[in-house]
Amino acid sequence: MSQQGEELDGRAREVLREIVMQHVATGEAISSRSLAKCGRFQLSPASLRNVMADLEDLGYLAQPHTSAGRVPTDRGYRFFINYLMKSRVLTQRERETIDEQVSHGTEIDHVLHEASLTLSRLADQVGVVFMPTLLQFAIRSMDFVLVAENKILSVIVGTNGVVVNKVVETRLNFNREELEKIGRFISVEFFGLTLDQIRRRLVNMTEEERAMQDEMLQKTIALGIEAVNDVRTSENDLYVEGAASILTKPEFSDTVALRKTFLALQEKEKLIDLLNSCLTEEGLQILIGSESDFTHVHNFSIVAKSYGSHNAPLGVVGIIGPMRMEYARMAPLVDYLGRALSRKIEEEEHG
Amino acid sequence: MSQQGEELDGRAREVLREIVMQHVATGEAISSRSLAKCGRFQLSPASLRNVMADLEDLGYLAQPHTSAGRVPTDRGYRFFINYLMKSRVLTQRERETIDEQVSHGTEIDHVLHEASLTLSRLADQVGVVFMPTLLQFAIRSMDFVLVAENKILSVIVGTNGVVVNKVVETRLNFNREELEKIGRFISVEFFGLTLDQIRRRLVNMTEEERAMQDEMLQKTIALGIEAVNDVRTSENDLYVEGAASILTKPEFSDTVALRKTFLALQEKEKLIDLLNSCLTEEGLQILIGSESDFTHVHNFSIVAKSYGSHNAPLGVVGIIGPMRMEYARMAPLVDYLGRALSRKIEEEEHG
DNA sequence: CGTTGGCACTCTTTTGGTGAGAGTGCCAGG
DNA sequence: CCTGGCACTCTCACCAAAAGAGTGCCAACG
Repeated sequence: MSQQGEELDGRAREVLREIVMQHVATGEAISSRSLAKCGRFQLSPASLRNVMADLEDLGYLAQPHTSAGRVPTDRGYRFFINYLMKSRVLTQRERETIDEQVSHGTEIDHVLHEASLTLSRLADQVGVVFMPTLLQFAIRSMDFVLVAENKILSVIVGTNGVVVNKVVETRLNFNREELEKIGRFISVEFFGLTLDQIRRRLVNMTEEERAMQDEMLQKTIALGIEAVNDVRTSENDLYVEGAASILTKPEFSDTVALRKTFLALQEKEKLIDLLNSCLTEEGLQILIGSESDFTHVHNFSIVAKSYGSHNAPLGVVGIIGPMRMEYARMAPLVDYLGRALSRKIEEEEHG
Repeated sequence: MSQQGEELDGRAREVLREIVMQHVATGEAISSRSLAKCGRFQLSPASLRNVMADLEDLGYLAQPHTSAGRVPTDRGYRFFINYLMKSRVLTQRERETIDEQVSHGTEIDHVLHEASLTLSRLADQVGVVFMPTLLQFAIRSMDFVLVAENKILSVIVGTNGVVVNKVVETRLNFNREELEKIGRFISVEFFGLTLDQIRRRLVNMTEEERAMQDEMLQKTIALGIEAVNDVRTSENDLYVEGAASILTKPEFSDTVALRKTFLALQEKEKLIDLLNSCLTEEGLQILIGSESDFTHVHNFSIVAKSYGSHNAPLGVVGIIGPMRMEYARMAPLVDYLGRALSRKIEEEEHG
């Protein structure tokens, strides 16, 4: 296959583009007649039929049935996105909505959740925001607050400004001074390490401690291990919002398809796998239908972008929708939101 | 209307009960023949038809069309629930599932969210859990943790064991000792007051402070006001889970009805209004179809119960589903979950 | 040689009609 | 008061016919 997708001459490219655009707009199969009517070609339906037949032979178009118009295939969409699409510029309002929403909150969880809602509304698709386990991120400090007898709130601040907290129950008794001392100790000792590394160190220290018989150290280790255990389990870190938007899409007017789709969106593990694979990628990613296992089975497409600070991606934000979606609008939307989130996070980090 | 619903004689009551039960089980209109076949009546279809015609005249039954069987009306369901229903005893498994889930977590937000999921799964309906603004609840203590320059995490513990935290950004500079002092001051001074009361007191103090020119007090007031402002906005306090369950209900096989229903479930304000009105009620509440504005429009029913500690309700837990639901099973489920949550919360409070 | 009008062909969708089935209401007789 | 019988109504499934949409191919044209 030629590198620039040059196996298509100019006219064929224009026809493919027009078909994709019309199909995205109407949701219906496109006939040679409606192409002729659009006025962009000085050709008769018969001539356009020839071009369309060629495009079908090359695998860019398909016919639902003999006497129907043509519909783009996965390959057709892929070609469109790679070579034909002109991304729409976001409207003032779209940009403002995103900026406003992102700059609004301070707690990252909340901001991300809102982001998925905003994205869903702007795109009129399902919005997803994924934030993988924090175990791989470095901490800046750790504090402990006595909440009740035997109940302690641990507050972990990441170097990227993320704040996580968790209530720890313990048999041991701590007073405020001890807690403060422990927090200071851990913050100094483990600055810059990931939760995972910290846990391992603490476990190692258990051994050493046996010899030393230092009560304070013992308490520190016990509390520390509890605090880093199970932080942010897989339940909390995937927001899927706006599922109702797919109800208005004609491709899901069939109840059976609808049901399957909804159940698929509930299978968070599969989704997490998919989004995880988007995590390391730099730019905007678009996966169409058969291009990944998950989207293949359910005939989705996904437009995704990772966000985070310079050195390390923190998570993925994206849109899930039917293959037939306005990629030219979705792409800049997701891209812009991803950048806005990244900017926000870097501000937190350095500010 | 007679108080005990005695306008119906024994036979009519039995017929109504049987019709409701069969209809709930099958989802179809019930004919005189299928009633005769069930064996509980020693009557011919023709006789049952007479009884059914009477029940229809009284508004307990309705016919979808002339040559169809009968279906219970709102009034029919209401009568069934008030006078005829025998609540099913929960299975061992159901009780275990609820107990386990409720006793599991420590953070109340998380527990409540899980509760809505559990309820949805057990009931195979939409589960809702509502927790209104915390402004009306009393605090036990308040702590502040320095998260970053100009960024402070406030931790508020309610007398009911609820832990809320919020990141506050401020122009003022605080060091750890100051924060601890402020926390201790507020905890002691405002113990048992509601956030709302605290805010008002702090605002009042602003005036007094002008005269005194005490820098520390000034900082305390500024930080305190920030901390109690906007705690738990209306966004976070309603969990609606298991919307996919309605996809399997035959009454929503029509795509249009489905769409309307989903959109209705997204209108959280309306739902919150409704649940708020359930908050003050003591026992289990069941609202059927036309009995409330919201359920009327969308032809829902709702089974709800408030939970909380002895003196004050904290929130509402419930099920939303089609009018045709197994009330005899839903009622004890919701009731049991509500009690379990209340027990949990009281434990936190006293433990 | 690319383009075009014409035409036969295919497949889907709509329409109308018919018959079976389900259920009721009512009546007359037990 | 109960019950069998019967006429009536409404729905649903099925089928056939017709309409509509679109293609493929061919022959003619510039």
